[in-house]
Formats: sequence, C-alpha cells, structure tokens
Amino acid sequence: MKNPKPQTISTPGKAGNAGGSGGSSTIGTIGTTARPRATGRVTLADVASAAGVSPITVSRALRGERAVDAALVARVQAAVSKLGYVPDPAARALASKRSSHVAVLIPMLSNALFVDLLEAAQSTLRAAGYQTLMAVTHYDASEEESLLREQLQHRPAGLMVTGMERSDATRRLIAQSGVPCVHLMEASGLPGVYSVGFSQVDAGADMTRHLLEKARRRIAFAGAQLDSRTLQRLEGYRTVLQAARLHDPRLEWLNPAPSSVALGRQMFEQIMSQQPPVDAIFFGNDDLAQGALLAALRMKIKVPQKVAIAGFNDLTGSDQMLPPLSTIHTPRAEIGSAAAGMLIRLMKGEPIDSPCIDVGYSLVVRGST
Amino acid sequence: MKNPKPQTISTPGKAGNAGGSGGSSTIGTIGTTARPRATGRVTLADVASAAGVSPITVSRALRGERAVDAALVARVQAAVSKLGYVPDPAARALASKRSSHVAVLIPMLSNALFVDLLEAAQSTLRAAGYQTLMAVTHYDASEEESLLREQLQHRPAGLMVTGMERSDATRRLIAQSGVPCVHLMEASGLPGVYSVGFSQVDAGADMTRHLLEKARRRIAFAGAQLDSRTLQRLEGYRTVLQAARLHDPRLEWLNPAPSSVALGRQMFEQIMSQQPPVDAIFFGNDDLAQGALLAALRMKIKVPQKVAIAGFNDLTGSDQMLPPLSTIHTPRAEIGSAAAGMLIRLMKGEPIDSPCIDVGYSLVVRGST
DNA sequence: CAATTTAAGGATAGCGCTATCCTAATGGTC
DNA sequence: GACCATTAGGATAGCGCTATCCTTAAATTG
Repeated sequence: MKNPKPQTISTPGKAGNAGGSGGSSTIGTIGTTARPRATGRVTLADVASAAGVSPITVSRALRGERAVDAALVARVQAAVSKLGYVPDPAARALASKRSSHVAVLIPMLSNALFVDLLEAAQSTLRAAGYQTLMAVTHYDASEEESLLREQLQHRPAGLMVTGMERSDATRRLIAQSGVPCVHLMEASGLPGVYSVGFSQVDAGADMTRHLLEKARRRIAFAGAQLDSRTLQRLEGYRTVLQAARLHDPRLEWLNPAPSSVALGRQMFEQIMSQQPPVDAIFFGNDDLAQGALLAALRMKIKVPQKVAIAGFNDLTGSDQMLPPLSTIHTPRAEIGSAAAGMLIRLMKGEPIDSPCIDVGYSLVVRGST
Repeated sequence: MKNPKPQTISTPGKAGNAGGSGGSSTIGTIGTTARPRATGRVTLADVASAAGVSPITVSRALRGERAVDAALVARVQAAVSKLGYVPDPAARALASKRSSHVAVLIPMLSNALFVDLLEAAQSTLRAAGYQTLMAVTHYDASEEESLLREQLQHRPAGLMVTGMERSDATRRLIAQSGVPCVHLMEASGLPGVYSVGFSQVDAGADMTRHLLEKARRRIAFAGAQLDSRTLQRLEGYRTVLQAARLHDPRLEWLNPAPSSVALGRQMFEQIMSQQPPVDAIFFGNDDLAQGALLAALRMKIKVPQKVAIAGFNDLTGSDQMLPPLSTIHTPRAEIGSAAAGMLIRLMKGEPIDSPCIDVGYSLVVRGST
C-alpha cells in the first residue's frame, strides 16, 4: 500500500531502471549505451531465474540462513549444479562485512613445530569453508603488530596467534577489532582469552625432574632466547632445580639466534668446553638436541653415559637419532585442529565449552637420557 | 546532449534517488525509512569529501592508475592519513574483478624444501601488496585439482604451482581461468609456460657422475615415488649409468610413502640387506639420506668407505651429519622469490624478459661420498 | 471465525570500490 | 586561429551479494 512499486512505471528511457540489480542478463538489452561489465560468471541472479525464484531466496537457500521451503531448496540446488554456480567471496564479503579468511600468525617456518600446527589448523579450517592466511612474525613483536594490522584490513573472520606474549598495541588491536582470536601452544586461564595448548612451564619442570631421576646433578639448559615458550620451559627447569638446590645460573644458555641443528652443535661444543663439566643438557627444542647428539658423535662423547641430552617437541627424526632422543612429545596437530575447531565455533557465534583447552604433553624417554 | 541527467528531475519521494551511491553520508538523511548498513569504516567517499574531490579521483590518486594532478594527490594523501583510511579489499575485488590474493600450491609441508619455497615467495609477494594463500596437495593430482578449483573461485590475481606434472583437467582449469601462473622448481622451455627452477634431470645426472668419479660401480637410487621431481632425478641417474653400462634396474628403489628421516633409515636397511652389495646410494631427498646416515652409524657401516651416500636439496642439518652429507644444493629461496617477482610482473601486465628462469644448482661434496 | 501470530517469499537498497563514458580545459598542428 | 589530439576531473552505473523491511499466506488461538 505504502509503496506501490513506483519503479515499474517510472520514467522510460535509459536511466529509468536504476536500482534494479536483479536479472542483470535482461537489463543489458534495454539501455541504449550499455556498459558491459558483466564477467560472464554465473551469478546468483542467473540461478534465481533458472529456478524461478528471487535472488534473495537463492541466497537464503544456499546459506540455510532462514527457513526456505524444501521444494524450493531442491529447485535451487538443481539450478546451481546445472549452471555450475559458485558464490563470489568478494561480493559476499562486501555485502555481509564478513570474509571467510582466517589469519594465522606463527613465529617461524624453520621450526617444524609451527609448520605442523599450521597444517593441522589449515586442514580443519578448509573443511569448514575458511581460507587460511599464514603470516610469519620471525619472533618479532613489532613485525607481529604490523602483520596483524595488515591482516585486519582484510576483515578476517578469525585470528590465530602463537603464544600469549605480545605488545600491548597488538593486544589492543586484537581486542578492538572484535575478531575472534584463539591463542596457540599455551594454555592460559586468563578470562576472555581463548587458548589451546599446554603448560610449557610444567613440561619444562617434568623433563628436568626426569633428568634428576636419572641421577643427573649438573643439568644445563640451552635454548633460543627469542622463543618465549623456551623461556617458560626454562622457568620450569629453574623451579625444579632450585627446589633440589642444584640450580646454577651459569648452566643456563640462551642464544639470540633461532633454533637449528647447526646451533645445537655449536651450543653443545660451547657447553662441553666449560668446567666443571655438566652431566645433562636440556635443550629447548629438538633441532638443537639433534645437533648436539650429532656433535657428541663427532666428538666421541658418550650419550647418555657422559652427558644426557634431552629435547623438546619430539620433532621428526628425533626417534632416529643415535641414541634416540628423549624429549617431550607435544601434540601439535591436535592443538592446530582443536584451535581451529574452537575458532570456527567462535566465528559462527556458537557457545564454547571452555575457553582454554589443555591438550597436555607427554615425556618420551628414549636412549639419550 | 544525449543524456541530460534525467535523475536530477526524476520522481520525488523515497525511491527517487536510486543509483546515487556517492556521498553516502548525505543520502542517509533523505530517505524516510533509512536502512543503516554503514560499517562506521572510513570509506573512500569520506576521504573524497575531506579532500574536496570526487571519489574516483581519490581512487585514481591512490592507485596511480591514471595521471592525477600532484597537488590533488597530496591533498588526498593528507586526507587519507588524517582519517586513517584503508581500502576495502572486498569492495576492490568486487569492482575490479581482481583480488590481491596469490594461491600457492605445494605438495607437502613436511618437506622443508617446500616450506623454504613458500616463505621466500610469500615475503616477496607481501612486499608487493599481495596476500599468499597456501594450499597443500599432498602429491595428489585430484587433490590438486579440487584445491585449484576452490582457489579459482576466489579469483586470485596469480597462481604458483609446483612442477609441471598435473592432470589435464588441472592444466585446463589454469588455462581457462586466465590467471597468470608460474611453475616452481623445474625449468621448462614449453611455450606459454612460466617457470623458475632448474633441470632436475641434469642435477640427478651430475650427482650420479660424481659417484662414478668416486669409483662407485654399484650405485643405487632411492626416493619417494610420489615426487615427480624425484623421478626426474632418477631419469638423470639412469641415463648416466646406462651410458656407463652400469645400470641395474634392481638398484632403483621407489617408495610410495613421502620422504622422511624414518623412511630413509628403512630404505637404507632394506638396500643394505640385498646381495650383491651396493657401494653407493643416491637418495632423492636429503631427509632420506640423513636417515640413511643415522642408520649407517647405528649399523656401524662406514660411510663413505663401505657405501657412499648422497642426497638432494641440501636441507638444514645435512652439513651437520656424520659424515656431512654430499648433496645437490638447490636455491629454494631464490626460486621462491624469483617466481614471485615474475608473477608480480605478470599480474601487473608488465613484460617478462624470459618465461623460463633457470637458477641452476650446485653439487656440494662433503664427507659422505 | 475474526484476530493474531508465525512462517516464508520478495522488493529494495545498499556494501565500498572501480570501469566506463563524458566533458571541459589544455596543448599542438598546419 | 580553427581543428584535432591529449589530459585530467567527474558523473554514472554497476561488480554480485546480503541486510532490512514488506507482504502475503498459512497456522494458531480464544
């Protein structure tokens, strides 16, 4: 009554049918100087006319966002598959202000740990229809901030970041963006923070305790300073040794370079050249420990008789070393997919059982300790 | 003359101002029942009114797509930074039918080779304002096809794929999409195909020749069957041995599993258990060779005295092995960034010097041969 | 059975940007 | 100096989809 479809009887001629965006295929024939911008792509409007319904009904039928008659849904589905329609993500994002992108920030690709994490997260996200955008921070807080700022411009539907430690500005960016965010690798009880991981401190403590049980008394810790999880493991190590009155700050070795096999060799040589000798070394990451084991072989230092060597993360190849490396097995794939699952629920606005999932870890004792 | 702006004198009332999308901030006050959908985001129109120019001028000034007066550009820039404007990629993609995404298809993340490739490509692309979307094919042609199909829906600006071997359907998809595509890791002289890499066949031949020069006569080849580059290396190996009349098909070992340190150990044990014994093994990837070196240590088989071991790709840790691994160094980072650079030129429509960049490789002789 | 709620389809109007065409002001040419 | 080519700003109309409101029919109700 109030709006008796004025457009249908509006001024004739070229500019008359402004606003009528549906049925683009017919409009092209009306105007005098048509400006063809159509992509040739099958659009929702094409599906709509093929199915004999309005575009919005197609949209709703495909998204299941509102009840649509089953018969219509079937007709729409048929038209979709007949025409080979695929929705345009850009149009969708523009209209709904929501993309299907998830940005994943990880520190480094040279550490297999993060690669595993990424792959697991990605495959879960992909199954749910989300695209993963990886970004590498190189353990640099300011790089993390700029990457995040960049990513947020793209209006991601969700965010995954590694660890809890970051600059205040970055934290604020995340909070203000309103984009759901899951934190990886550490289990945090902080309110309003979603995380999937485990206690790095406890894991570090457990490995240290294991070395004590193996009657080691001068236990060194060696790790990459950049990695804040390494520092947490160090904290666990320190706590246990202090309790045992065996702590010696001179046995803590932190290197500014990222961890690698070559660095492990170098650190091992350095540590072994010190007096008095250590009887165990706990490395913050397996690649370091692998390098140390290789260096020990080269130097003909018996492991574990002369010195025990322990790693962290149970990376590939650790079980193949000589002797096989004792380490903490961390369920990276599980963390990645659990975090992705949690993020998917958050993005859909579904309720979360617990904002903090502790997937645990396990001590794997092999020959090196 | 032909089009005397009929809209300005069109039917008054609510439906009258259809089509006028510029100046959104003022339109909201006209309609009777305003439907607020504005995001609060600073838009190009806001920048335009702040700078006192039209939106299209802002668009052009920011993209540098057409000559814009320097003074206007400056005013626009000032307005942009004052308002903190960031372009909306979704709107941009919708209007221009061009996204700033590049899809990179790689076979596997468990092979550090591809991780290095990915990281180098990504950092080059990011610097040029492109987003990288990684997809993992798991060496599966049909998975590659479905991933590609999925990616193409997102209208990527560019494509990077690994190697030349793929299904006809996939090849057709790429060609029909019209999306610029660069092939990684292999140097192909095919017309109309862009590639950055080197001759895997030649590299395989060179390593085999090196083993011959080291007086090896029963040289085995061991690799992962899935990887078509491994098969090309095998081809080079075969050619050289056939020329030397030393080829024996029973010395070719191909495993259906992806390469890993553990698989290397397993293959080494298997090969060493055969009679008559081999005096060299050329592994298709360094992780296999690393596993073999570790197995040799375990089995107290002297390398290279009893058996020489060679790898491929010069992955991290290979130089740390005992003995250090002889291998073919492949410039992954260079390939990744050169390919990204080429793709960027293609996406911008700039001319390409050569569609095929051969970055070469180098034989690295260490202790294991 | 009239009044009221609850579906469920549709019309309309953008989301924020750029392609396309137009127009007015220059510059150059003979 | 008339004429054409070039330059640069702007108006207009979408890109393909969904949010929002409207309308109609069916279901519910006292």
